Amino acid sequence: METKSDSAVPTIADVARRAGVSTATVSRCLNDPSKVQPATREKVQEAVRALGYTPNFGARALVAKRTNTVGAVIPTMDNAIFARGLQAFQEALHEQGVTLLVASAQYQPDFEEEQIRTLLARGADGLLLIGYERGPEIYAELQRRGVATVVAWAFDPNSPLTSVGFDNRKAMKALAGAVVARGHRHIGVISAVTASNDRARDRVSGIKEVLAEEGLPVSNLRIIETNYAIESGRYAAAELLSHTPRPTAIMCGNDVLAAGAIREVRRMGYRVPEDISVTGFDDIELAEICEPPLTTVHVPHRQMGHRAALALLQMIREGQAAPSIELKTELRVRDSLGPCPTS
Amino acid sequence: METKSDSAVPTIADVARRAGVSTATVSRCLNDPSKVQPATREKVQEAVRALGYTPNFGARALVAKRTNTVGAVIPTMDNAIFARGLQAFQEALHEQGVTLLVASAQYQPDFEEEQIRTLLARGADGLLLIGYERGPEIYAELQRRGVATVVAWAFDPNSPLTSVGFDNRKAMKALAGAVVARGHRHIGVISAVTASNDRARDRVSGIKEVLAEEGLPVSNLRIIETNYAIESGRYAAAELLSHTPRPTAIMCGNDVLAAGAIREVRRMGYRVPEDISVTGFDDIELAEICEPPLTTVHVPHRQMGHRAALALLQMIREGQAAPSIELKTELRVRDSLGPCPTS
DNA sequence: AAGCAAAATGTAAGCGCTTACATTCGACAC
DNA sequence: GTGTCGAATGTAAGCGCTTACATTTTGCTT
Repeated sequence: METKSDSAVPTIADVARRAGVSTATVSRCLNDPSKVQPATREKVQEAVRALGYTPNFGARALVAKRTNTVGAVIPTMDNAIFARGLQAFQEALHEQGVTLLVASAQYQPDFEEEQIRTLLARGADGLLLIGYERGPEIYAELQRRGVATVVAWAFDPNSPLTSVGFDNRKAMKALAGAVVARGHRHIGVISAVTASNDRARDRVSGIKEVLAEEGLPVSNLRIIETNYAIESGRYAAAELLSHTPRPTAIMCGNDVLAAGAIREVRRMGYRVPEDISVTGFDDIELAEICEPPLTTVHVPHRQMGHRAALALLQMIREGQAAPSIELKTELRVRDSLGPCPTS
Repeated sequence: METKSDSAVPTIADVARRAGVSTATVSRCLNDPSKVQPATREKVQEAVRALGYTPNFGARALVAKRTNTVGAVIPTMDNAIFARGLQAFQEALHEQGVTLLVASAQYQPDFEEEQIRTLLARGADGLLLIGYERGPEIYAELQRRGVATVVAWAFDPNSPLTSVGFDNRKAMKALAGAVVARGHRHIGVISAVTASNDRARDRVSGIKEVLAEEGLPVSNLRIIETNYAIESGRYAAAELLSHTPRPTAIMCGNDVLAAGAIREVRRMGYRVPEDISVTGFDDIELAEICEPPLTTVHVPHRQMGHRAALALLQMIREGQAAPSIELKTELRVRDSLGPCPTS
């Protein structure tokens, strides 16, 4: 024998009844306390507490058209690549009373689309997306719904979309420059799958450009595409080193792959960097505990997350696009990169 | 000059109008197509497509009381500890058409509570929580709302809550046994902060129990609590090694701390494991690329995530608690653990 | 003490959807 | 042709909330 009032989830009407006021007053109390008399406020708050009332989010969103929620769709949660940036993003949002919902798309375009729609249907006021590349229908949909959107982890001044990120190509060019400057001529590349991943593609083309500028044939590059995982880095490294001429440097699309690569290179009996140099990208914590520590591109993850949040909040509030922000990356030269061995 | 029909987000009424049917038919078409004539279905689907209609989630949840959504609140997204398990969890849910929402609580009880409430307000049908320890009000609230809940990453046969996990104490005892068996008598421990973290606490007490069983004084243990980060592992290791008598083994609360510890131990000029042994917990990918590879406790993360999902779905569907599942952990003895140096 | 504007509160209309119930339709038996 | 019945569709009532508007109360001024 359950009575409506004590078993079910309390509604605003229950609170109103208990406090002896109307539902409107309760609502005001919750949304803008300054609009109600302190004495009334007290009564309502007590009722809320006693009942353990939480406003039904769906109902609220239905009428208010504002959810104070933003969504982020990231390619993967499997490793720490996005962790730090997302963390900063969330912190900045939370400070403003906005909740972050995270969904992982597992590097699958279809799945990403599905996740975006899920977030939209849930009424996300804004969206954080990684990289530019996705179908035009999605962008059309976002625009039609007037959902504020920020692209991170990439930067393209020519895109109409607001982005807070860095130029992947430029960043990788700087690193590749450092590798080539040390005399390396045969370079193995372990990249993420470049189909539908503009960041991975930009990084690879950064390397190619450097080679071209140095007058080196692109055939000196051996590229393997694989998914982002330590294990994959190991396999790919083993594969690269089995070819002739053997590369003297292995450049990886991120630190995770590089960590695997270093491990495998050493397991095969080569020294790093005396025999083979290895580089990463991202400069996550992992880079520093590699043996030897990884030469990589430092990405200002926290700053990126923080500024992306501010840009997004601004867009939501003002209802119009904010300017894109280009962040600077930095070379971090550590022991995993050395001069090309003289053969 | 925007017309209602083309600029705004389409509603079920727009679809109904365009298809020349009632909203009820559209709804049926979406929720149970078999209830609708194929010809009608066709018309509706075409209208849906043309309008780019997506049902408003809030409205649907408001009336249907079912969201096909489950939430997971994890302590951190900063490292990969929960990544693999969560991945498997999500995969299993997705297979059944259920969406996963993830929130991070950053190891802060208050924040966790807030995140849980957020998920509840959003109508999550079920919840995945990590570890048992949290305030009783939360549990009361969950019960009152009838939200299916599964606790993972821990296992306690005496708890009324359904859990899918492993016995942290037992697992750590096995590892500590292996350490003690190799002659180590002075052991440094780097643990997560144990306040409001039952898993960390259980692991530490596992170590203590082994010492007690071996008749060794607990004072042989030097314990440092810190947050889960590679850097923290480094600092803690440096601190531990500065004491006399210097521990010959450092047992860490997880692989992330251990990775930092190994790095620091070697940086200080000690050899691992000849001078100092180091152990971890979790057996994430990181463990294998440490130098030397980490001796650790293997946790069946994917299996845990998968079975947690099944248990949760079952609970949601049947409306009653499912039996808890204890998963077995395994010792992974790798090179970071060696015999105690004879001094 | 009366009058009035401002502040506080109440009333009630929907937001977009599902679903119980009512209605219409068509196929079939007679 | 009529009657019957199940299938297909429509009608309309809310779900829990916010908010425009109406009403009451409060605190002043005169």
